[in-house]
Amino acid sequence: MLAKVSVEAAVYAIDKPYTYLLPADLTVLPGMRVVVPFGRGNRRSEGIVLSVEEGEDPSLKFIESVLDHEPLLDAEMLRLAAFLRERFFCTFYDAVKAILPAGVFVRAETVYVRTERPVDVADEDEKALLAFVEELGGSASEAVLKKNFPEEILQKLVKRGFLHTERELSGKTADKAETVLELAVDPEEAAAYASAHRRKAPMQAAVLELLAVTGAVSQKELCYFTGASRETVKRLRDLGFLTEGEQEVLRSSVQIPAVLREVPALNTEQRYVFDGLRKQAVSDVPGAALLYGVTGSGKTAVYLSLIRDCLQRGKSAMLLVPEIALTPQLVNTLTGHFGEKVAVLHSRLRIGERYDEWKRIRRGEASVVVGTRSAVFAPLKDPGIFILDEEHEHSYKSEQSPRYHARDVAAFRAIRSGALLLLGSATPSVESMYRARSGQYTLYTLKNRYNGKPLPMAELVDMKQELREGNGSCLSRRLQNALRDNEGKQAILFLNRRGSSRMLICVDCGHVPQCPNCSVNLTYHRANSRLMCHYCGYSQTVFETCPACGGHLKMVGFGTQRVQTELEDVLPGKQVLRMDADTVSATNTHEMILRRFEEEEIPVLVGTQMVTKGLNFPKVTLVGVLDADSALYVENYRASETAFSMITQVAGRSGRGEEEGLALIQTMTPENAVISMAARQDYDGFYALELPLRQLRGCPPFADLIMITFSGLQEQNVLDGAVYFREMLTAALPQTQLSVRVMGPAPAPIAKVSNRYRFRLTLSLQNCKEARRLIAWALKTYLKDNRFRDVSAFADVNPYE
DNA sequence: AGCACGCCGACT
DNA sequence: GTCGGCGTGCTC
Repeated sequence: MLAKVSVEAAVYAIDKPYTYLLPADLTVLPGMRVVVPFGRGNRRSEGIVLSVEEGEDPSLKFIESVLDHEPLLDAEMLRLAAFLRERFFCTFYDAVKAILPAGVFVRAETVYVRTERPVDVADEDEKALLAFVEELGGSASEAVLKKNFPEEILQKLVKRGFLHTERELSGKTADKAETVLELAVDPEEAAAYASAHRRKAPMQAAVLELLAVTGAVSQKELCYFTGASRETVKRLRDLGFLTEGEQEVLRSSVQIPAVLREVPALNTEQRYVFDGLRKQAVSDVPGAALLYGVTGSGKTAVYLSLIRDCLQRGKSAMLLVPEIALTPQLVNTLTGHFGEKVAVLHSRLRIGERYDEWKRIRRGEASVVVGTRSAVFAPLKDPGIFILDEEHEHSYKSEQSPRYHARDVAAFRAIRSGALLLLGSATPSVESMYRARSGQYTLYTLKNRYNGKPLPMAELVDMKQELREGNGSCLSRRLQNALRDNEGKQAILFLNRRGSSRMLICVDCGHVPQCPNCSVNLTYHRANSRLMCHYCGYSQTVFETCPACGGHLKMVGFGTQRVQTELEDVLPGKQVLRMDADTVSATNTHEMILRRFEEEEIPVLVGTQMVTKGLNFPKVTLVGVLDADSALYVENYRASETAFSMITQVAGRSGRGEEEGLALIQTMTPENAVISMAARQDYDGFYALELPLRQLRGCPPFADLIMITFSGLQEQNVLDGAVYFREMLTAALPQTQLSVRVMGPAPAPIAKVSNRYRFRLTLSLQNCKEARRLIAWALKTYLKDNRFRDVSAFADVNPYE
C-alpha cells in the first residue's frame, strides 16, 4: 500500500504530495498525521496523509509511525486546506496547522473513552477492562490501561466499538494566580528568530513558536507543552522576547444561566430583514448577504433569530467577531439564549480550553460557535449560516502564513456546505458594499436605531486654526470646554497614533536613539525601564546623555501620556483612565480597564485603537477624536476606508443611553472629504467618493493586490531578487491571457527589521485560477533559484499592512 | 529550509 | 596526510 503525504518539512518551493510505503502493521486513513523520514539525511518530519492507494514501489521510503487513532481532518477539511494553499500561497501543512487547534500539536496522551454501546461481551478480560474504565468515570489513559491489560484486548474493544480514543492534554493547571508570559515582539519576528536558532537553541525556538500562535500563555503551560525549563523562559525574557506578568486564572469564561432566555422579539424593520435572510438561508443556493445597519440598529437581534432558526432546522451556526475580549456581552447573550450549545473560540483561551471546545464542536455537542478569526475553521457539523460581524475589521486578516482572510474562508465553507454567508457592518468595506450593490450579495439595511435616538452630532474642529491662534496643545479649546461642560457624565478621547509609546530625543541636536537592527526609533518601556525595539526585541539601558553630541536627552510622549498630562490642567483633580499598549497587558486586560471605567464612573478614558470597538457605555456623552488625519497617512489602499470607519465608530460610542451625545473630530485638514463625511456619518457619500479611486488604482473590488515581500541581509541582493522576480513574471505574461500591473520593487515602510532589508512588489490583477497559478509558479521558481538563496520571499493577498 | 556530498585551503 | 570551510543539488 502507498500513501500520499503532505510533509511539514517541505517548504513552499518543494511543497507537493510525497508518496510513502505503508508498513503492513499500520492502519492509516486520510486525515491522520504520520511521522516520515524526509530528505537525504532522513530527518523525521510530521506529515498528514492525503490518500491511501494500492501499489508497490521498492524505491520509496516507509512511513515510520502514525500519530492519530482517527483522522483529524475529513475529506472536506482536507479540501479546505488545499483551498488555503492555492488561494494564499502557503504550504499544505501550514494550512493544516491553521485549521487544527494548537492542542493537537502539543504533548498529549491518548485516552480511551467508553461509548454508548451496551456492553454485551462474554470474554472475562474484556469485561474486566470495560469495568475498569467505567470505574474511572468512563475514560482511562492509554498508559494506565496498557499497564493493567494486554494491548490486544484494548484494540479488540476499540475495533468492536466499545471504546474510542481521544487525545487529551493532561496535567491541567488550576492555581489561583500564575505567571503569564506574553510575546513582547511581533509574532513574525519571534517566528523568524525561532527558525534562525532552531539548531542552537531548540527549546527557545519551541517556546517562541508556541507563543507566536497563542499570544499569552501561562508559564506552567508553556513549560509543560514545550518541555522547556523555566531557565529557558527566563533567558527569552532577558533577551526581550517575552514579558512576564501575574494573572488570575481565568474562570471558564462561559457562564450558562439555569433558565435560558427567549430570543428577543424583533421590531418591524428587523423582522423584515430577518424574513428576507431566512428565506435566503433555506433556499437551494443561499449565497451571500450584506447586512448594513447603522450602529445601534440591532444587528445582533437579527443574528440571534437567524441562529435560532438554524438550530430549529437541525443545522449549526457560526458567528465571528473581530475581538472577543471586547464583546463579552455578546458571549453572555449567546449562552443566555442557547446555553451549552455555544462554544467559544478565541486566541486568548488556554490551549487546553480551546482544544476542549474544538472537541465539543467536532462531536456535535456544540452547534453555535462564536469566536475570532481562527474560529472560522471550527469543525461544525452541517453548518447553516456563517456570520461575520463588523466584517470591515482588519483583525479578520491573518498576518502570518497562511495569510488568509476569514471572510474568504467563510465564503468557501458556506458554498461547500450550502450555508448562508452573512456579513454585517455599520461601515461595510468598499468591496462588500460593491458586491452587494452589483447583486453578488443581497443587500439588507437597518436604518433606525432601536432606542430611537439620532446618531450623535459630530463636529469638526480645525486644529490648524487652533495653532494659528496659539493653542499648541493636543486638546482644542472647543474640546476643553466640552469636557468641562460634561460634568457628571463620561467622555472617551481617542488617539489614533500607533505605538503611542514614549521615546528619547536630544534637545540639543535632535538625535533619537534608533534600533541598531531595524529602521525604527527605540521606545521607552516602563516595565523594565529600558529602551526597546518593538520589532526585534532589542533592548538597552537608557542613556544619560546624547550618544551623538553629549547633550541632554528628554523623554517625549507623543501619545496618550501627553494627553493625560494636558487633561490635568483642563480638569484639575479629575480622574483620567488610560488605555494603550503601555497600560494594557496580560495582567491588566482591556476588560479590566473598561470595567473600571464603567463601574467607577471615571470621567475620562483616553486610549488608542482599543477604545473604538464595540462597547456600550450609556453614560458616555462626549467623544473626542484627537487626530483624525493620522489614519489617512498610511501606505495602503484601504487608508480612507479605515479612517472613515474608525471615525464613524468612535463617534458612535457617544450618546448610547438616555442623554444625547456629542462627538468632536479634531483635524488638521477639515477640508478633507473622507473626514468630513465620517463626521456626518455619510457612508454613501464616502462610498461614492472612494469607489472610482479604487478602480483608477486597480484595487479591490475591481482587482486584487498581491504583494510579494523580499527580505535578506544584503540590501543589494534583496533588491536584485525582487527585480529578477519582476522580470521573470513579466516575461511569462505574454504566454497567458492575464493582464497584470506590476508596481515596485519599493522598500517596505519599515525598510529593515532584525537586520533584514525588505523590498516589496505589488501586483494588481484579476484574482483567477490562472493568475494564482502564475504567481505560485513564479514564487516557486524564484525560491528554487540558487542565486537568491539568502533572500526569502512570500506572497500576501490584499494585505492590510 | 536542511542536509550530505564534494572540492579546496590551513593545520597537527 | 586530514579537518573543516562553504558552494551545489535534492528532497517520495
